[in-house]
Amino acid sequence: MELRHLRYFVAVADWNGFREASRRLHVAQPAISKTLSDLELDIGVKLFQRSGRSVALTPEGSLFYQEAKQTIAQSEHAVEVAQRAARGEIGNLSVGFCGAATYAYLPDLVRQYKTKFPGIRLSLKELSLHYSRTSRKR
Amino acid sequence: MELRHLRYFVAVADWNGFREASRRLHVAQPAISKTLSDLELDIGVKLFQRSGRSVALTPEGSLFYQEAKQTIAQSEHAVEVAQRAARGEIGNLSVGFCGAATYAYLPDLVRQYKTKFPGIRLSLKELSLHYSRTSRKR
DNA sequence: TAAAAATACTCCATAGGTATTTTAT
DNA sequence: ATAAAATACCTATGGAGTATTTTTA
Repeated sequence: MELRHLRYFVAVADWNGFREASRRLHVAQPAISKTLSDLELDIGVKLFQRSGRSVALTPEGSLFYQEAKQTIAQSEHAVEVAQRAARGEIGNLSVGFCGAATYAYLPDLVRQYKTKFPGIRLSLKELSLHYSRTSRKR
Repeated sequence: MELRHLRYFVAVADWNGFREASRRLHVAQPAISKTLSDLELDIGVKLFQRSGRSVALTPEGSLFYQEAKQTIAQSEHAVEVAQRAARGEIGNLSVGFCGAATYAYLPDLVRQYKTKFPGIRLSLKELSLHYSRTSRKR
C-alpha cells in the first residue's frame, strides 16, 4: 500500500464517484478503478459498495476513510516539520558555557535568542573546568 | 512522496547505513540510494550527512525520522481498523424499536449484545408510531 | 586499501492511457 | 438510453538490478 492508493481512495470518497475523482485528479477513470481494486485486494477489505451506476462507502470503508485522511495529513505534517527545521523555525540548540560568561553574557544572549527564534528549544549546560585535565590523562 | 520513500528512509536511519538497510530490506543498495536522494530532492531538505564512509541524520533528518515513523504507524493503523471492522470487532450498530419491544425484549438483547460485541457502539432509537402514517402521505 | 555510497546502464513491472463492454437507472 | 464502472489491451515511466566508479577512514 502506498500513499497514492490512499489519495485516490479519499478522492473517490470525497467526490462520491470514480468519474468525478478522475476529473479532479487529472487521471483516467480506469486507473482509479484499478488502483482501488488493488487496494481492496491488498488489505482484504471491501471499501465501496458498487452498484454500477453509483458508489458508496461500506461501513468498513467509512472507518478507513477517517484513518486514510489522518495518514495523508500526517505525511504532509512530516514534510512540513522537516522544511521548517531546515528554515530554522523549529529545532534544538545546545549551548555550553563556563566561568565568566555565566553572568556577563548569558542572560542577555538568552533574552535575544528567545525573541528571535521562538520555535527553537534551547538547552544550556555549564561545562566543567576539570574537562581539559581529565581528558588529557592516560 | 510515497510510503516507500519513508520506509527506506526509516530503515537507513535504523540500521545506520544504506548498505545494511539494503540487506534488511532485500533491495539492492543503489535503489536505496536513489530513493533517498529522490526524497531529499522532493521535500527540499537534506536528511543525511554523507561522508562517503558513513551516514548520519542531519538535525532536520532527526525530526523527520520521528514523523516518518508516525506516518508509517498511522498507515498500518488504518489497515488494522478496516480489517477489524470487516471482522465485526469494531463499528456501529443502530437499532430501531417501538412499542412492546421496549420492555419485553430490549433489556435482555442489549445485555447479550454488550458481552458478545464489546467493540461495537450501539445506538438505540425509539421509532415514532406516526412514521408509517406520515411516510404514506403524498 | 577496504568499506560504503554514488553513478551509469539496462530491464521489466506496473501506473496510466485509449477503446470497449457491462451494468443499473 | 444514458451515465458510470469494469475490462482488455497497449504504452511508457520509473523502480530495481548489475557493473563500476568515487570517496574517506
